[in-house]
Amino acid sequence: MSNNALPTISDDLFRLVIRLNSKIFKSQELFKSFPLPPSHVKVIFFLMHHGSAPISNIAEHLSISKPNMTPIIDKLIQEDLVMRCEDPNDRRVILIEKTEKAAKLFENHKQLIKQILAEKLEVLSEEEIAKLHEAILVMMPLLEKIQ
Amino acid sequence: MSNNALPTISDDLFRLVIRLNSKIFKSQELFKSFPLPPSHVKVIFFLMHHGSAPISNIAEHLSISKPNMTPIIDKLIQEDLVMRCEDPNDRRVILIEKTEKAAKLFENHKQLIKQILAEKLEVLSEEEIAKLHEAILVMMPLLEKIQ
DNA sequence: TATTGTTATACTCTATAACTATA
DNA sequence: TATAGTTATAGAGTATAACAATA
Repeated sequence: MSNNALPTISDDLFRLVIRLNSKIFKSQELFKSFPLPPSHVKVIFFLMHHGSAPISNIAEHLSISKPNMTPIIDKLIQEDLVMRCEDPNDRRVILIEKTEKAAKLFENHKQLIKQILAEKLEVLSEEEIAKLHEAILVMMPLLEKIQ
Repeated sequence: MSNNALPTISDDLFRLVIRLNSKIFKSQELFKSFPLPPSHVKVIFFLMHHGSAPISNIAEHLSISKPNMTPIIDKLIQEDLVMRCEDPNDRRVILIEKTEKAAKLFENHKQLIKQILAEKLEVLSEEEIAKLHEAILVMMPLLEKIQ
């Protein structure tokens, strides 16, 4: 499609993301509140959304080089957050699976983040909250269509 | 204020940010398209929004330890992206100032990001684009009030 | 005495190439 | 031969403590 409003909206979307990231959701802080380095958090996050997966698969999706997956997985196993499982269909493959401990850690962390968000939103009036919520609900399905 | 919709909206806001970051704005990709390591990009980004600033100030805002600022600034000077200036009021302080080259690099990169965003948005219909834009414009001033 | 920026150093995270075992 | 995962290793990024100069 051709839409002459595209430059304007992409500009506003850019500013929105910048603002969300700097004001609401400093990814630095989120990673630091986790007791694990970023790459390890990413792996758990990936497993949370994709279930068990081969190491190569995880590495590719997260842009982590394959050799670095070995020490990452080793450490996650040491922390009892992940398990190595054999793939019955291909004996070369090692499937990585999250433990219950990882699921709980992830869930706790999500709750903590949401609580922080809720606290930040408290400066808004009830009417403003309602407007914000409506805008979010409008955006969600539209973003779903992208990419 | 007390609002019983807060848990719901913080949940939706959380999901929105996750979606924006994974679908629209993979920060990994953005940093990688820059020919500099993340911490260096952050410093330039900071200077873009704050003008010149003392090293300690930059370090504190970006959660970079002070000793690491020295090699980062050294490298940025080497790339002609930044300058060390004396502070006439306090001879202990070294003010870091961006060069024109940094400003141009930053501006070019911003344009590139916006172009990528515009391309992603092309899958939406004109009506959807308008709805998305309106939602963004509603959110912006509300987010401005937060924190 | 407190603060700014630096040096020294060790630790973690990462990337590349070469290896093994399976397919 | 191609692929999955590993080992070895060098490099980049980071954090901590101790230091010199200035306030």
